[in-house]
Amino acid sequence: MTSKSITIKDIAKALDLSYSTVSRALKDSYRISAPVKKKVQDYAALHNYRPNLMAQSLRSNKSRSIGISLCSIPNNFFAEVISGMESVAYDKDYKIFITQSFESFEREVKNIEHLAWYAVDGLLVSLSTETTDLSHLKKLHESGTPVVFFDRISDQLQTHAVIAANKQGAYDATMHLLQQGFQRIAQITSTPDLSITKERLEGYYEALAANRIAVNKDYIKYCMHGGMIYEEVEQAISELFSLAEPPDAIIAASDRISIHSVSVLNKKGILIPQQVALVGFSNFSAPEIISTALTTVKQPAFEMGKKAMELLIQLIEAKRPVKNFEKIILPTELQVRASSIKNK
Amino acid sequence: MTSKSITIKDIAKALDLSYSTVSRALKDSYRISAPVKKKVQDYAALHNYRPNLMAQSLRSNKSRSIGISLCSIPNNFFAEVISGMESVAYDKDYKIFITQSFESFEREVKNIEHLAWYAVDGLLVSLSTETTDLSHLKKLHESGTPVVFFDRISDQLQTHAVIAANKQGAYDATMHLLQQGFQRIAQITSTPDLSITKERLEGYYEALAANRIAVNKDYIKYCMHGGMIYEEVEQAISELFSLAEPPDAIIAASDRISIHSVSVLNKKGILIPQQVALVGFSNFSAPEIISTALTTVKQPAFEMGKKAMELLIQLIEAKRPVKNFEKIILPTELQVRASSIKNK
DNA sequence: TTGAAAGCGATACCAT
DNA sequence: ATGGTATCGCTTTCAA
Repeated sequence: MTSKSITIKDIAKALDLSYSTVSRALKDSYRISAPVKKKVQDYAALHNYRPNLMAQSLRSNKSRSIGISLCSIPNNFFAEVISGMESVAYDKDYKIFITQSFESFEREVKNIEHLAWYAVDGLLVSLSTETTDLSHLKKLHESGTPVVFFDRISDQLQTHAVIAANKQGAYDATMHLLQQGFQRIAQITSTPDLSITKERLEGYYEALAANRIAVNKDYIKYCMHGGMIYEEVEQAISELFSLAEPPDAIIAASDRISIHSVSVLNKKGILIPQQVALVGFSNFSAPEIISTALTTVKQPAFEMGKKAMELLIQLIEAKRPVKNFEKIILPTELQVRASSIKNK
Repeated sequence: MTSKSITIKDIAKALDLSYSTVSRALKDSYRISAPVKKKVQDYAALHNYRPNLMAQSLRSNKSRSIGISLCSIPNNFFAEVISGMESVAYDKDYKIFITQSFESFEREVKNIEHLAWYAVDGLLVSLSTETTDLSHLKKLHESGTPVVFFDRISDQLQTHAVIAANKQGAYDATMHLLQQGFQRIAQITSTPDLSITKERLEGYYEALAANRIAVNKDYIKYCMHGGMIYEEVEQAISELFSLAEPPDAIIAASDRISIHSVSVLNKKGILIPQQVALVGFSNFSAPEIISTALTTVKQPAFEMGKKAMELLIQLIEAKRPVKNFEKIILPTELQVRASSIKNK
């Protein structure tokens, strides 16, 4: 309680000015004389004046804060995304609120309601695996809160979206495996309705088609919790290997699925890449130190966070309603390591 | 703009009551008759009334928000800590603001100033490697903002602290290596002044002493950026292996140092554990899938976040000033894997 | 048990 | 160029 900060009133009293004059002087209004301005600004600086953000927000109905909804913070990919978002927010003087859905639709809805209640100026959203109904977001969006999607997006809402080149990444991964001589390529992925799932399957289909290889539906395994749970990946792999003709390569369509796949294969004693090659979409901090160094489709996570935040702030600060929305696709990078190299 | 939420005034007008009555009815005040209370609460529920948090904060000078200062979000350990904090905050209806110092003292000071400006009700702090001067925190603390330290703590501030059993963890790791028959145990750690560094060295010293082994100063390597940078770990390991008698085991005192150590050793072609055993303090999500499965001292990161948040909220909501502060020490777990098993 | 009114801090409109 | 004042939404003291 000792160093409570001073207010406009304090300054006004000290300098024998009115509140309005002080307020204007602090905002550098052209209607205030230079000497008064200087006097006020000097006094404010000297006494370390900081405008009360709550009061400003109450007045302006803006909070200079941004809500983030994603599935899980300790997921490598999302942690990096958040870091990118934080860095932009810091520079532009916005605060961020991070919420986790844990892949639960119900929790996502609650989180977004909370964020709305906090009067965030905008939302950055990556949908949960369970989400198909977007009415919780639509309501907010229609009432004027800008939303930008990242990673897991939806076209049910007309707005900006930032994603990795998922289709291209999957295409590259599949092509690479084919070129290495692998023939029976499986994909273990997340829930079917998720945008990233579709995109990553599309690239895979295209690469197969380009090589005139028919799609084998048995080789596509969905994980209903996005690979969050070890057991779902274990089951997927078990099923793959009880097929009459098991795959000779696997594409793991997310970070968690990649990690769990390596664990499961190790546990089952299935050798990588001798018995099955593996390529993972992953932002694992050190894929090269995995038992068999993991070939990855690296996503520009930090960049994605930055870009999404920049677009959102642009929307928030736009003078006139934005009508043309962009879908930014950031390039992925195929990093080839031992896990996908065919042994002679 | 369509669905702007209703205010107390709206309710008052609709029900022909005064603002104060509505306010009290909503707070379930005992001074309001049951029928009026019910009428107000029903109306509020029906129209989805949410108190304006900005107005409440302005009035009460409380924001129901908590500031977090730590070095880096995409660090496995801290990401898990944050997740634990978020889960408690969610349950208790607090918001969290996360800031990253990137191990820079200057940035930490700025972040904490920002958080103060946001009028957070309390702070959760893990110090940067560069921080030795705590006046930025002291000022806030003395002016009444509760602070709880986690992981990287300081006794320059009288308050709660939550840490892992770093000393015990290091002791266990060292003992384990000695029992395996390793004799020349090195430790690669963070900056010397950091609490975790001291604690992790202490346990190491004690285990050596218990086995009547003299400390070899050449075996202790400090990383001035906390192991954040690959090159500093590379240099530490290079120096260790240019000694006349290089170590036969290494304890890596943090997540980043562990990961980078494996990378460096792999790159140099030094076999784990044949040429050097390795134990890492790590919350790496899957230590078992590392090239040589990594023996780790696992820290209860999520628990740490939960506990720190609980203590902080307790301080914030305490009716009377708290005088007795706790230092909570959460047990670590030594998970033995191949990287520290002596080959015959 | 209920109501009137002041005030939290900043700002913008209306005066002068 | 500067001042007075109402207002944002809520809480709380004081009256009735």
